Parts: sequence; structure tokens; C-alpha cells
Amino acid sequence: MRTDVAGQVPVPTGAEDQPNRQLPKYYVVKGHLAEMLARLAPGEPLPPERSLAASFSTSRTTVRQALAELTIEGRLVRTQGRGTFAALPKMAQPLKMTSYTEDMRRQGLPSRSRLLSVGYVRADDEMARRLGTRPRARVLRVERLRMAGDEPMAIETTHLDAARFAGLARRLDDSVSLYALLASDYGVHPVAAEETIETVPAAPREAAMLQTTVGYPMLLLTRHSRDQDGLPVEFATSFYRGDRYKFVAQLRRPDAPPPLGPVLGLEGRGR
Amino acid sequence: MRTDVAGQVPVPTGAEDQPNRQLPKYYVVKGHLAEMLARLAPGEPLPPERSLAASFSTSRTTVRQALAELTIEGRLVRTQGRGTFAALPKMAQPLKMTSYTEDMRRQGLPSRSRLLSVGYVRADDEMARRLGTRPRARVLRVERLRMAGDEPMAIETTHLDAARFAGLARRLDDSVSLYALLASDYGVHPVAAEETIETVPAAPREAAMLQTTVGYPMLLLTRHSRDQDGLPVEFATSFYRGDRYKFVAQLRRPDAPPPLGPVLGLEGRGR
DNA sequence: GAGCATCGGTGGTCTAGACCACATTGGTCT
DNA sequence: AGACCAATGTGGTCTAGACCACCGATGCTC
Repeated sequence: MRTDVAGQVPVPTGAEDQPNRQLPKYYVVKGHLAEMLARLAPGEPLPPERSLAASFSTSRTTVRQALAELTIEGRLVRTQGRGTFAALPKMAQPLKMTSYTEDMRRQGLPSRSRLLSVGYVRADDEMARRLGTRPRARVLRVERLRMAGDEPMAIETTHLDAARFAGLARRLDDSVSLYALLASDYGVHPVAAEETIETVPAAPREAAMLQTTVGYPMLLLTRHSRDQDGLPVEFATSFYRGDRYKFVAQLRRPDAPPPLGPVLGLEGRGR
Repeated sequence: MRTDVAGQVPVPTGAEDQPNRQLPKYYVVKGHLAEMLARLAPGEPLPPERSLAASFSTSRTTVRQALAELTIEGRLVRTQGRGTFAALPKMAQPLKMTSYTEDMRRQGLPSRSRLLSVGYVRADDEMARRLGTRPRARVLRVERLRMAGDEPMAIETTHLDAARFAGLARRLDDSVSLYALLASDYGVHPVAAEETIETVPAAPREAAMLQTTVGYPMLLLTRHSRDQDGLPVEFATSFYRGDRYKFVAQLRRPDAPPPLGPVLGLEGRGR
């Protein structure tokens, strides 16, 4: 049925009598578009919506629904005024207890972030529990835009106990690593974290900053870190474009010895 | 802006003059709906689409787009012929090197699966690389429906080297644990795995089996496991409803000592 | 030649409505 | 009382079209 694990559409074969009767029409169109797309190299254009609608004898709405799904799967890139083009495959993002700065350095890329906002908020009950403060304590809120090369990768919003990390706000800038500051200035080393991953639709602000479309599925990663003493350090949320990124985790049975064979390599790009 | 990490919509406040001018109309409607929804207990109904469209002076299409996003966020449940209702929050699914059967047992739930299909396929180059077989080798393909209580949780498709696990197909049934069989009959213990998580739109077959909607975002988890000797054991893909589940991973710095404080608890339900 | 206005073509948003599929209700017939 | 059936109301799919926002190229003006 599927030719690939990541949402490929099987092209309806010639005998479209019985089994496809129940398929939504847009899904049949999607199959045809997927077939056209398979013959294109990344960057090559697809015909415009209006001519696709005509050639499939359907409405523009139906074609748009099919195109939207292929875009969500990361197989198309669409730009208003320009057209629709074959996309590059998704990038893999490791789930590890290392900082963004470390990750980028290891991959040889410049670790560029943009500090979007720094400010203080009051902890609600939930945040107080997460950070181990009293309710309504002052919380430092840092919002950063993570870049991967020259495209925006994620919006990361970090919350820390303002009293514990007094003066931290002044030390932040576009290039400094938060984890490095915590270590050098406060002697705090996050060593454990609980991360949750879910999918949510993009809100207008996020969509604008990540150059994607309102309502498209994002991957929302929340990280709750603890330091060497078991104290909570930060609570952070990160929004990634679901059509551009996927997460990779390395798991091991806690009671098992280290693996003997070579470690499975991250494949970098591609599925 | 956001009142919750998971896609809550800020309700547009009275002064809807400038900042909302650029917001899509459906997003404003979504804000109003979110406000109505916040006053409902799980299971309580929202008014039907047509009356919502009338009361917001908009088209049914626009209301439907807003309702669709709230449904994708897991905050609404919609049933054709019945209506639209407030939903229960998402469930958390741990990322661990333990089997589904073990997980369910620990949570005190009956580990119910349904064996959907068992069969053999030929490995393409990609699968051969993953399973460490030669290309075009026979591969056992097992498709199972994981249940959480009485609702379908995930569709899991596992691939194994048919030659290495000869006779395995006959030993499978609805209740037996695959990992238990591998251990008892073949002496193989998966101890390490690489898992990737991404979001993909639901295909018609998946949507039907998981009782959700075609095109809605799913969480696709792929697992590539190795045994105690570092040999690849299985390659599996699992589809979860994105509106019902999220994943949780426990991370630790590899060079760090075990945490001293209490382990952060899984919150089970809710965000 | 440099700059700028215009215009055509692209994707983005929204509408109004038709028709379909499904669930429930309430009435009718046995 | 029970089984059946038709009507009603719900969400689901699709259409045809209007209008908007944006990009790029064309061709004009200076």
C-alpha cells in the first residue's frame, strides 16, 4: 500500500472501480500528483493550481487539499506569487542532553540564534511546580529563534527561576549558550531531562516566524531539565516545522551492557 | 499570547481593530470557539456548524476550518450524525526500550492487540540495509493494532529477517508478545534502538482503523532495534493519532551520575 | 542605464450552496 | 411490546467563483 514509511501515497492503479469508490476525490488527485512529483528533482516546479484543477476535471479547492497534504509531508514547497516546487527531504533532529550550541558546533555549522525577547513573568501554579518555586514567583522567560544555516529551525521559549539565576537576563545575547552561562556563572549543570513530543497546528505568530503556513502541523517539544542535584532548572518549549524536521532518539535498555556493534548512524537528511 | 503550551488560542480581546486585521478570519472564529469550549466539561456538546456559522456571521467552511484545528489539537471530538463535543486531553506514551506488552502490564491494563496481518515481502535495498540481509531477502511483515483499553491506539508494522526467525509467523497471535517470543524461541534480546518521530497526515486506511479523519496529523514513530550482539533485529513503524497521544522521553547526559532527586513523574494524562 | 509603475500570473482566503453519509428520534405497523 | 421505517438533523465532501496578496517581468520614464 505505502511505498515509504513517511506518508507516500499509492497511486491508484488502472482499475479504479470498486476499491477507490470510497476514497475521497482529493486523495485520488493526491495520488496522481505524487506520481508527477516522483519524477521531479528538488526545486522543479509543478503546474499551477488552476491548470491542475482543469486537467483533473475537478475544482481548485480539491486540488488545493491534495497539494496541502503533500506540502505537510514536506514533499512540496509553495510560495505565493511564485508557484509550487518539489522539496528537499526532512532533516533529523537528535533528542539528546546536549545544547543547541553544542549540536551545531559538532556538525560544523555556525550556532546562530536570534534573541527574540527576554522578560519576566509570574509563575502560575503549573510553572511553579515545574520550576520548584512558589506560585507567582518571578520567572525569567527567554524566547529565541534557532537557525539552521540561514533558515529558521525552531522557536524556543525557556523559563527559569528568576531569583536563582539573578542577572542572567543581562548576560544573554544572540550568540551566547544558555547552558554555558548556567555552568560558568551559576555552577549549574543540567544533566537529566524529560522531553515530550506532540503535534500542534501552527499559530499565526509561529507560522510567520518559521516561514510556514497557519494551521500546518508543527512538532512541539517540551523539555523539563534537572541539574546535578536533582533540582529543576528550566522548562522550555520548542516549535519545529513538522514538514521540515523529525526527531531521533537513541534508546537502550537500562539493564543492558553497552552495544558491541557499531552505533546506528544518524542519516542526516532523508528518510 | 498563548495560555498553554499546546496550541491554545488566545481569544481576541475587545480591541479587534489593528492587530487582528491580518489574522485569518477562521482564526478569530477559533478564538471564540476556544472560549466557549473552555466552559465545557469533557463530553459536553458544542452547537452545530450551521448555527455557529450563522452566529459568527460567516460561512460554514470557515467555521469548519476552526473546528478542524481544535479537533486536531485534541480538544474536540466530532462524529458524523451526532455532533461536536469537548474532548479528553492527550495521553502520554513513553519512549523506552520496553515492549508494549510490558508497558501495559505495568500500567495494569490488559495488553490487547489485534493481529491485522502476517506475511512475507521482499526486502528492497533500504530494508535490506536496515535488517542486515541481502537485497530481495524474504522479510516477515507483521501488522498489529495496539489497543489502549477499548480504543485503538496505534498501528504497528514490524519487519524481521524471515530466515533468521524461521517459524515465527506461526507462533504469533493476538495476545503473544513479539519480544517474549524472540527471547524464548530465538535467544534474541533487543537492547538498543534508534527511534524517529515525525508527523504525517493520516491515509484513509489508517484513519479508518484508528477511527480518525483522513488528512489529520498523525505521529509516526519508527523503531530500528539491535540485539545484545549489535545485530539488527527489527524495523517497525507505528502510527499514533496526533490528537490523542504525545511521546515522553527521559534523557540523561551520558557522562553524568544518576540523578539524586526524585525522578520526574509521568503525568499520565493532561498537559 | 537606472529606477519605477504596471500588469499578468501565482498561491491564499472566503463565500454560498448542493449533495452525501450517518445517527437519532419518533411514529407506525404488526 | 416490539420491530421497523421514515424524517430530521448532524457532520463530510465537493463545486464554482469572487476577491486578495504577492512575485516577477515588462516596458516606460527620467
